[in-house]
Amino acid sequence: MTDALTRQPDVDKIELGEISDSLGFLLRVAQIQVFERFFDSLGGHGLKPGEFTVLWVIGLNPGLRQGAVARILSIKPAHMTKLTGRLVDRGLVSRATPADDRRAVRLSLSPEGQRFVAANRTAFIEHHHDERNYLSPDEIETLIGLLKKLTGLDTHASQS
Amino acid sequence: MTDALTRQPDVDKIELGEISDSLGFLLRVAQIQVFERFFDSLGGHGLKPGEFTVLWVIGLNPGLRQGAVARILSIKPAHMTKLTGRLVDRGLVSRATPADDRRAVRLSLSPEGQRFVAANRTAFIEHHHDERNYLSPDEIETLIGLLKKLTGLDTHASQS
DNA sequence: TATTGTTATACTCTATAACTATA
DNA sequence: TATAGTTATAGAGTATAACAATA
Repeated sequence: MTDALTRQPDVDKIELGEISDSLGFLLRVAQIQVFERFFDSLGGHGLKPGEFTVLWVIGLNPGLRQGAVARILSIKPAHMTKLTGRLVDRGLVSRATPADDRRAVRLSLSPEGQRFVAANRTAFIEHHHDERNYLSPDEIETLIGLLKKLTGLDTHASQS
Repeated sequence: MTDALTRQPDVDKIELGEISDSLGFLLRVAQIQVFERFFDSLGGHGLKPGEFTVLWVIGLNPGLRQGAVARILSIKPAHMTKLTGRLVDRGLVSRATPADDRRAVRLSLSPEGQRFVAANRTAFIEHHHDERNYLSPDEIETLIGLLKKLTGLDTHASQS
């Protein structure tokens, strides 16, 4: 990392053209960067963003069905089974079979899971506040608002 | 898909809380949705968004080093080798070893690759214009501008 | 018959380390 | 010694399909 300009001139000369106006491309790059910072703060615990998100949703909705978690987080059922298994193995989540529908699996946080979520809440929710942040607080607010609108999550939130 | 409200009541009752203000979470959901639409329009060709992005960058920067493409797109070198191999196998990309540095691999589009990119340019760049779009053109412009700023890509663009 | 979740398979992508051939 | 790519391995995540248990 001596001098990027003389060592890797190609990178700075790359022409991206219209692709840098592509929503898909920008979302991909932004997500990679934001997740990178997330790993720096939470990564020591060996938990992936997706796994923490599942913990979070379960924490807010104790006893939620596994399939419901999978649907709202766009996780495939087959993968959800493995992901849940990992969280159970780590002692963060517990499974239960309800009497009214014994096909279902209801998930809730173990005491350790609750402690974990509480302890890392700030790192997860506000991991966009750091030195590499090019946006002002107002701009971040606007960005978050637009993303919620884009994804339709503002509708979800306002009706709950 | 008979009646979501009576069939899957859980989904609409799920409490997301502060997580819906998390930039990382919103970026993840937004990316999944946007890529889903991309697949609908381009998916028939069996090409992944990442692969098309590589084609696009190579098309705009013929003879670019494989490592440079990997760096700017945050693709790991090991994976880049396989990804390039796939594109070469499909006849879309050609590799060349420059005489001045025989360790390097320079990439360019084959005639077929050029045709492919040209034919699917619109679907890729503007795949956010469809019926599921909750944002106005102005809002999309703002969103794209903020994402470029967030990722630092506006700096890249303005200096090229 | 339809639904919930699991198992199995295959492939994409990430993460690392060891390796080659060049420089 | 360092760099550009490759190979190999392991795990995460996606995509499907087949399956068991239950409704």
